[in-house]
Amino acid sequence: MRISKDPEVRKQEILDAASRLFEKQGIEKTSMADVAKEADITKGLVYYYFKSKEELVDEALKHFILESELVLKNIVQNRNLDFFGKLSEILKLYFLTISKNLGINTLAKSNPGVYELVKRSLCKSALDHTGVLVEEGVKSGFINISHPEYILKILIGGIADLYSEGVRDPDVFADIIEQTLHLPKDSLRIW
Amino acid sequence: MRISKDPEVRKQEILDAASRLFEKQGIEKTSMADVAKEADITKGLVYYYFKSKEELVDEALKHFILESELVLKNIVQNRNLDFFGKLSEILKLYFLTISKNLGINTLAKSNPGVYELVKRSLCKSALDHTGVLVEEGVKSGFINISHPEYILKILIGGIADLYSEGVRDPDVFADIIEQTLHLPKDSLRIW
Amino acid sequence: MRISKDPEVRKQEILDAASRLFEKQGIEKTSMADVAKEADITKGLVYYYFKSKEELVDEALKHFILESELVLKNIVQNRNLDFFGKLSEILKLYFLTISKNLGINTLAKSNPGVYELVKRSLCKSALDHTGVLVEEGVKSGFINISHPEYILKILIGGIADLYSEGVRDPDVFADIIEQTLHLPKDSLRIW
Amino acid sequence: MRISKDPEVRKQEILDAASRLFEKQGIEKTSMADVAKEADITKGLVYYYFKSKEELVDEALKHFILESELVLKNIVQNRNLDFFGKLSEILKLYFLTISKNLGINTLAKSNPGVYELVKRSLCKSALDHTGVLVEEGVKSGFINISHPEYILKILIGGIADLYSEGVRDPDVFADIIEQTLHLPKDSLRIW
DNA sequence: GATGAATGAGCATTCATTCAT
DNA sequence: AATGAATGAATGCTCATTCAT
Repeated sequence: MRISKDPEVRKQEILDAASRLFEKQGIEKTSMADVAKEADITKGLVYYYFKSKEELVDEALKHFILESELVLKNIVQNRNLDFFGKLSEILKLYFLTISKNLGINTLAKSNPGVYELVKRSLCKSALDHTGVLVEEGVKSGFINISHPEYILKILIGGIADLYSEGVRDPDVFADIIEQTLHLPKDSLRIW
Repeated sequence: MRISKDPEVRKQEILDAASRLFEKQGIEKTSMADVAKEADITKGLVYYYFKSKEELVDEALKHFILESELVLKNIVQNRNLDFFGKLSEILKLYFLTISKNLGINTLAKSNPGVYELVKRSLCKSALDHTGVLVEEGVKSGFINISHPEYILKILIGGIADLYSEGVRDPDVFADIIEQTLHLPKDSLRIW
Repeated sequence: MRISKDPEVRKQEILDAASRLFEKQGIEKTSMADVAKEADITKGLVYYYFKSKEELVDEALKHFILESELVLKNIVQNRNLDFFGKLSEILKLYFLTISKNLGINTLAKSNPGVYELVKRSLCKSALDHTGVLVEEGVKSGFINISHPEYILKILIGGIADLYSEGVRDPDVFADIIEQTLHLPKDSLRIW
Repeated sequence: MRISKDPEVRKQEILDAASRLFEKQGIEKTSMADVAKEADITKGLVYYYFKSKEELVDEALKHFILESELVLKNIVQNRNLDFFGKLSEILKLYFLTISKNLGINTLAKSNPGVYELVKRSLCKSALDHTGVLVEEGVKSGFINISHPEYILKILIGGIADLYSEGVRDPDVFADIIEQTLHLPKDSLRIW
């Protein structure tokens, strides 16, 4: 049966279907036929909206970032939060996104690649925003170490890895961040 | 034309050819036919030495780690090195291996998966050995932070990532490690 | 050049092509590529209609039986035929099917397996229907031997074998059946 | 390690190994490598003795017959046995061979072909010898039916089938043979 | 006689992509 | 916009066979 939909809606449905499958089975192991079936349409239509699998993959991965982009921006620009408050908020959001996107499945040995791609997107986004914040922190003297941008990068990526390996205690993470960035104990309130 | 070779040699050639291709194009995108062609033999012979692609992949990846395993052990047990000396040596070796195995190519967007797999192997090996050392460091009071094992993990993985993104200055790395583990400035001599 | 056909038709064409080849070369020696070529389509399309070779084989073999299933049922239930009439009709149909499906080719030494499979299908179907009839014959006293079901089984299979080895005279078959089932001479009229 | 053996012995060993595997897994599913491994030699040596798989298959199948050929000949020519005695002896031998060669495995759906080939060999041999006997029986008036050779053929084949389907009672078989050949009740003593 | 490394053709199956309707 | 039949290239894998030693 032929169901016409608003192009925007259709495209979004396909993107969602693809994202779901990529996360569950990995990108390479997800075929265009799989995507079509998941979206309950035909392969032909997938190709009507995306001219190749590569394009579909690219657009689907973009999503992982864009979702939180807006929220992040708001946090950083929020004048009601001080440095530690902002950092806490960003990390909170970061954890939320991680826990949503880096589930056990994504990590399976049979599924390398997606984890990495997703993580890379996630981290890039997180870094862009914390980066600004850290700069601020350095200027205002809250952060007092050399190469803070690198350390931050390491932290952001490492935290994602730790999380995906099962470490879930927020206090542990707060503790780690405070120590590595040489922040006062208990300055971060992640949960 | 038929060229017979010593099985050891042949097997190594195949392993080398495979590693080369895995690094260049990624594991999934490297077919057994590709490997055969690269090794200048027939597919059949590849299967004569490795009974499946999975086995070939496993053995090829093993290489990235095993090479340094022995050396690492020696460092840790070396009574002529103090704590900082040992940590320096291990990190030196770690960098060497990274710089040999995690080149720019490995990171190519078209090549997720290998980087991650190799990195995971590498880090696991590094962690096993530094882990023991850090424990030692904690006991003897050189290291004085909470969750040192997680921080070390984050460091080890993050350093590989930083390197693969182009950061190559040894002083930067030494600096980062000293700060995050709260070690005295200039206690590590990586180069 | 791209020729689209009604799926029903296409599927039947593939089934026909496959049956032809199975009969000529045997199942194991017929590749999916052979089938595609015989049907003048691509391998991919064969898989579009049958999800594996096994499924194709199964469906192709089904054909040998199902064709006559309906007719057989009608014969057995036909009130206008007496016991000998029915048996004669069933055997007639059986011969027809045999002569259509168990040609000389099927028996070729290079082709074991198909003959047996087809024969097994054929015999099973014939047995199901003659079985009921024979039971009837036993009850009404037309058949008066011990182990009639085994003898019938032997007969049904044996007849197929004899036929496939070149014996074609209907009188011979009628004679054999009459004697082994201990029926009155000339009670069966096969042709 | 290199073990030289008498060529005759070696060839026989290979033949035995092959027969074992053909019976267990079917001909098509037995590779030359399997045969070599089962015979504990290398593939090359199999090819030294048999120039192709086809030749190996042919010779292996011949075996199923030859084994009993000699015994059969002796029975038929034994002047101490009367007609029924000889027929009984032959059938006894036939059952023995069947029970040895047509086991459950041979019948497996995944293994059509071997069963048929073996059965065909077996039956041919049985027929050759019972044929002579039946001719004798006809001449001396013990057998009094038309087409006895065809009926015998059907019987011989059918009995093998019944056996392989699980019917094992010797009395049943004796009964069937007596009835179909119109021999006096209890004239055959198979066991 | 015997070994086992090497070949090459073939096989079932998958999948991204195209295109007539 | 949407369908789904059709394509064709690739993929992992098997195996009979050869041949230098």
